Amino acid sequence: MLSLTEENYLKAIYHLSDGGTKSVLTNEVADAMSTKPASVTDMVKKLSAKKLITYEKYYGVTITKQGKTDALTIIRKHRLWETFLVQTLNFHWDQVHEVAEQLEHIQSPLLIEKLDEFLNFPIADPHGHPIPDKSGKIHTGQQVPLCDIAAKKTVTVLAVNVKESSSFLQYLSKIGVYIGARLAILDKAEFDGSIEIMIDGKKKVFVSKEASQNILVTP
Amino acid sequence: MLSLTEENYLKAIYHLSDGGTKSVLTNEVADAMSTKPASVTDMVKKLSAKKLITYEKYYGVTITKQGKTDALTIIRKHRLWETFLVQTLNFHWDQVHEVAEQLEHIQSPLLIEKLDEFLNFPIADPHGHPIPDKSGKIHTGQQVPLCDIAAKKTVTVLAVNVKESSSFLQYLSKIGVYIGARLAILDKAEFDGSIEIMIDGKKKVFVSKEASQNILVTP
DNA sequence: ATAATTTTTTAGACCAGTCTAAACTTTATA
DNA sequence: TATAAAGTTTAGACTGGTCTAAAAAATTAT
Ligand SMILES: [Mn+2]
Ligand SMILES: [Mn+2]
Ligand SMILES: [Mn+2]
Ligand SMILES: [Mn+2]
Repeated sequence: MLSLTEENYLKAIYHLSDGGTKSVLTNEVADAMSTKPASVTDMVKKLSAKKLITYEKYYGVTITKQGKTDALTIIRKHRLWETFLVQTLNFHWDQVHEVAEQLEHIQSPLLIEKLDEFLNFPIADPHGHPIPDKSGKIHTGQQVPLCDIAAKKTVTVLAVNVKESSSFLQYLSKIGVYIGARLAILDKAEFDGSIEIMIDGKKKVFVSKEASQNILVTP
Repeated sequence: MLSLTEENYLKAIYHLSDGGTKSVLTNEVADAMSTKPASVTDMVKKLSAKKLITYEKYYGVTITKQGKTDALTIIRKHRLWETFLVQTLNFHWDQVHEVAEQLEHIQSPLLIEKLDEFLNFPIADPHGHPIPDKSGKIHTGQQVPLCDIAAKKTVTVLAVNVKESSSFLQYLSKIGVYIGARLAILDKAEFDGSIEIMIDGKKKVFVSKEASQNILVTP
């Protein structure tokens, strides 16, 4: 049984390690968690005592098999709750993250099973992020940033990179981009990387390179 | 902003004081919270510093106007979540309390408003307990224990007294008692207070005095 | 290769919440 | 009304999570 704080650290380490594929440094965790390095050192000792990560002094931490499993359970809960909030309670996609940060810590396997069933076993959350299934498996198709798509091609929006800022999501809603939208790349400006796109064959807009890097689409 | 622990103490004090109508002793709180009296003394000092209760050394605590409001908000959330779990996710009424104990602490006024709306503004939870409205108002009709009903009368089940034990709820389900059931009192045994009842005109069962004291019905 | 800089860890402190043991106040009993 | 019993508070300690300041290790620059 993990404390709320331990769960949050473990999840942060999972994300920072790209799903357990690379090791993570103390300062990275401190940044991500908005705590001080000294606090991270204390916590990684605890998590490593619980065999959820391996900790090598001065060289950072690596997530273990068990740690990955536990992290995926938390992520699964987070994304199922976000899906519930949008699909069932009609939240906007920029309103759900904070609440899901709380809901993800509710301890009740039965609740998550029933929620999953009620939502009809969704495979992606409102931001297009994959929802791990009960066994922790993630099935994602290929996703590429919009900035990498050649001119004249038409693609479908699969997901958005959303760190902490809901303002990016609000911006996307405003210009008409949503998960599932069809985007035709009309023109690409070489000098600043900005792109002109047509959304659903109806609306023509410009997006900056910054934005197009964070919109993930079909290859 | 109250901590999870402060919320739990405040709710316990509200319930022990019968909705703020009487004062509550240290040991009663300690019993209800499964903590030691010394811990209660510490906490009531904190809650009284926050003006949620008034604390008179050696004579117990009384809940304030603000304390009542805050307690009712928590109770509202608890009961809305229990309603959600039963109505929407098909939990049994004996499975919801523990989960609602966690969910009641989620901080998001918007979530509660939307949940309330989604559930169509229910006025009672799965155990028949009234759900305070957004302003904290409770509207309950008159409820009397089944043991006080005269023989030959027929009544409707309005609520059940459920402390911590889900076993009483399981027992009620087993014999066929539920919120809304019609009970005809066939016979009352004077010597032990047990009652013979007919449920929905179909099933004849005996219930002990103990049980009949905890089934609340129309007068 | 040594020095300067950055990163990380340790040491010691603090807060919230809990406990036990001892002191104190109130209530019950004789 | 004095004494015993019960209830309550205080004092001091502990855990989990956090911090700052100082020490130690690793990295980078000279
Ligand atoms: Mn999120
Ligand atoms: Mn979290
Ligand atoms: Mn309950
Ligand atoms: Mn609670």
